[in-house]
Amino acid sequence: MQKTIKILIADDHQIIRTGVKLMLNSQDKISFEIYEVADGNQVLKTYKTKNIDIVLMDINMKFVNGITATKEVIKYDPSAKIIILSMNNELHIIESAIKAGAIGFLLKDSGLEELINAIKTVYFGEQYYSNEVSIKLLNKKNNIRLNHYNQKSNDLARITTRELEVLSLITKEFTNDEISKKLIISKRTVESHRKNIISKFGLRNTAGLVHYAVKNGLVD
Amino acid sequence: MQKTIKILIADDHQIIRTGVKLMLNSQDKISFEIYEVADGNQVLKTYKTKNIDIVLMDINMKFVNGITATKEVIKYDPSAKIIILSMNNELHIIESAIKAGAIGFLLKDSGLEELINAIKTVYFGEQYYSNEVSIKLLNKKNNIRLNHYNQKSNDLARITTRELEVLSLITKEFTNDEISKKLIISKRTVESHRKNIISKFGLRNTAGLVHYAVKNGLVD
DNA sequence: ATATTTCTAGGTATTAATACTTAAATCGCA
DNA sequence: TGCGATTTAAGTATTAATACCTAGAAATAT
Repeated sequence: MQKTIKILIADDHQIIRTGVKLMLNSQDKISFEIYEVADGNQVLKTYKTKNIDIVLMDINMKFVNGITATKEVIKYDPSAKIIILSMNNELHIIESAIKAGAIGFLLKDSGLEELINAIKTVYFGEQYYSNEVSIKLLNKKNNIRLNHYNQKSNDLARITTRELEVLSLITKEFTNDEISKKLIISKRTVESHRKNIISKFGLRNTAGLVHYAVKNGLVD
Repeated sequence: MQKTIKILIADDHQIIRTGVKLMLNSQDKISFEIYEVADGNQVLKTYKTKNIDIVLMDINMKFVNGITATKEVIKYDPSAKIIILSMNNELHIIESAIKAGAIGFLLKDSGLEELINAIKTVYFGEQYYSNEVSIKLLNKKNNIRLNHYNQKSNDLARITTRELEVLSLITKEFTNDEISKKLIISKRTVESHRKNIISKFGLRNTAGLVHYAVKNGLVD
């Protein structure tokens, strides 16, 4: 008997869910049993109850994003096979996803073949990254080797939890003063955080910061 | 003999193009001849040479966006049938699309049935808006009727060409002073524009403005 | 156990943005 | 041709953000 792979598609765009589903069913070598959820907050529940083999996860979902959902699933099952299906090829996102426990990463430009390839690969516990992603990761490694004496420039592009918290409030139109009251810290601390985030992404001001943050899925 | 509908899918995500293609081919009542382009700058050329019946157009594309591409096609063929396939349900985008000449508007949550429905409807020159869109437009009309004496609050959500120009530079991290030099106008004028945009979208500050602008596809 | 990162926060000064008002020149449509 | 919308711009004041700096406490990692 043929093996059936249980796939969970987590994406808030129905058109993508349907598209991916049809892509999977369009080839007859593997048979799939497909489940869908529209938000990250439903991923873990479905993963548990349906005994999912592979999760295809979008990054930008309305309530709980793909990175958070990935962390949740990995916490429950460290051997879970999660492939990120991202519209975004920023190194930062890729790193976050991998750190969260994702085993594969596909970009918007991936086609049917690559999707099937990725599924086959991760099914057996191997990693799969689409070409562009591999190149980015490779470049990063080379840079680290080249700039070993001056590693800062690379590591800077990692935002901390607290910084993300501040960033999120900035995009929600709160001022430093308001944020300080919300987080019960000094206004100067908030200023520090804002300054540090701006500088670690190589930006000039808050306008650029918000633009970068939205474009790279750091905030909703 | 069965009629074949020539469809052009304009979207920079291959996964969506493939998905939509499979969605269309998955039903056998209508036969489709499907063409794909990955950016708005290729739409008009393909429309002309392939004699396209219906364009399925994404809003956010890398170089030339869907609104601009729509305008180009409509200029060439005012009876062109363009359906916007948007990830975004902001009234502002919907209005721009309709103003540009789009005859249909589908949201991210549209499924296969609705897609087919929309195609059938616009093929015969009728308009098709997904439910959510219709409701938004209806609400807007009612508001206009209700607030006829005070129409400003509604019309405010329309950004002007110059304002968009300023907005774009703001998201690119330029200060009012730098923008004024670029556009060869007074810094005070730029301040006016910035202030007006913020107020017409009901926002508080530049951070919120940039967030809104990116989220609603006003800027790249 | 110690090194590193993260979170915290202050001083001092400058620059940028915002709030409120007013208004003229120009453009586009009816 | 005239009305409405857009683009332009300034006065005055206040608030917010940014640019430098330094640095201790707390949490994490090695």
